[in-house]
Amino acid sequence: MSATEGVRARARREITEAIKGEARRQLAEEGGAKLSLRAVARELGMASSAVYRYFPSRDDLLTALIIDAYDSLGAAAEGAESEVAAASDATALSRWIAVCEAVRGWALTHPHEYALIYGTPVPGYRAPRTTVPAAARVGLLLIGIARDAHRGPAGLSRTPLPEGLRPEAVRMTADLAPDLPPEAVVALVAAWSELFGLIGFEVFGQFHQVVEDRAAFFRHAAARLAHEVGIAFPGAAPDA
Amino acid sequence: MSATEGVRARARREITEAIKGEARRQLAEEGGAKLSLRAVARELGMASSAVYRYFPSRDDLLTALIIDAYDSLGAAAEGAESEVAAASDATALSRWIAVCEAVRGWALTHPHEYALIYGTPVPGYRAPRTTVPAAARVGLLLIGIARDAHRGPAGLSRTPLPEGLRPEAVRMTADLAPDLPPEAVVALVAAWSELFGLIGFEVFGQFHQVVEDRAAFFRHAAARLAHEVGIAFPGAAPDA
DNA sequence: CCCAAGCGAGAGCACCGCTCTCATTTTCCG
DNA sequence: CGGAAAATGAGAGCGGTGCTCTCGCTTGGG
Repeated sequence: MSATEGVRARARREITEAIKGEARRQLAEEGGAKLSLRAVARELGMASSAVYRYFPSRDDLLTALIIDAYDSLGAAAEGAESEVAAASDATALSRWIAVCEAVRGWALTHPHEYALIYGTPVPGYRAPRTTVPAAARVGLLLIGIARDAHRGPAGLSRTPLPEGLRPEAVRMTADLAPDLPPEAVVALVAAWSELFGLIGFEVFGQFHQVVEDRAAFFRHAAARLAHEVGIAFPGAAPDA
Repeated sequence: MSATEGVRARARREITEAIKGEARRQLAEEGGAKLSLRAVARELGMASSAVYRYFPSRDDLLTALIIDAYDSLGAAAEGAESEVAAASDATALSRWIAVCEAVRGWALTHPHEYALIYGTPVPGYRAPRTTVPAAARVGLLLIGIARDAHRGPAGLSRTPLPEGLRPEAVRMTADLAPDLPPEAVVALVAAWSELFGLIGFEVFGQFHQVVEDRAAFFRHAAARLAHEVGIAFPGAAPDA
């Protein structure tokens, strides 16, 4: 463990990163389905077999890109949230909407990477344990905002739960946010998945010739999701 | 144009159907990404080149399967709706939930076909005009239920629209359901996409270790979506 | 210093989508 | 009815893919 950390170790990190970089480039151009290990190697001027020293298979390369994408999305969301939170007039609602719009913005900017993480799972079924922390970042952000709103004067969701859902709601609450009321946790998880329904439909073109002013539509829908969770500021309209 | 419609025309229809059937089989086993024209041909005992007489390319085969999937889903939803609607105690809410649960049930039964139509678009970007009518069936069903609720005594969504969204809301209303209030149309489109957010997260495993009693959770979420659209029956709880 | 481990390159396997040619069969029309 | 035209199937072949294996070269640790 010398100061240089070894010439080879350094080279390995750099080449690994170069492969991912080139793969990301091809991903952005053609989409995950067309990503070719050989093409990446060709572009990097190395034999295709050499790439296998760094990624055991094409799917492992994809998995690495998936983790990076989750992290990139998470960072974008967290950055937007903390920026809004720093403002003096920050509210739980404004922070919620900031996160939603950051996720949407990232998805529209990186559609193929979005497809990789929230579209069809690439092979049969794959979600290596390693992706879990990165994947959870957006969800945790939303939970945090709900928690702050819950601590505030306005409280949270009031929609009562049906009897049949109560045990599950209690279980989910214990797992995700023990300090929140079960009604809010259920609403939060629903809003979380619904958020990606809105974004997915936009990214995958389902809103084509249905919704035109998608930014305004999304902002409204995001505000309504916040309202569903019970995030609102005392006595004001649901939108900005 | 004899009574038999020609031996060849009949054979063509049958072989086309056989190819789609075998392709659907492989789709269910391995997913759309791995669907191989050669494998289909091999399984059917014909030369791979012969398949091209029926489908000009692999993507065209996929497109045919996509249209069939949309139709299969649409039929399932319509069947469930009309069955519930025939009951004497049918309400707009019960019909709404029936459609939502039918879509969910179909998606869970046909995950790969669901992925084909609501997951990542398979090639670069593809949505031939021919898929539009089939794709619209579920949306039209939901609009129809909202319309009936609107005609009923309870009315529909009351959430006011922000100023910025009003022009778009009016435009959407003119396109989709001129007889409904714009507030309801906006809520309807949002609920439509959010519905597929819920289902997509479940089918693609995002609820893994988050939601366990997914049927109960979904039923509740679907009821809340109905409530958001303004579909409810006079003076009752939001759930069944 | 020397040997094991890491690494790159090349050849090769089996598969893929797709094209082209050629023989056979069915259909249509004079 | 018979011959031209169209539809169909088989086979070979092209360029591409993921992946494996072997062979030399380089690097690093004992």
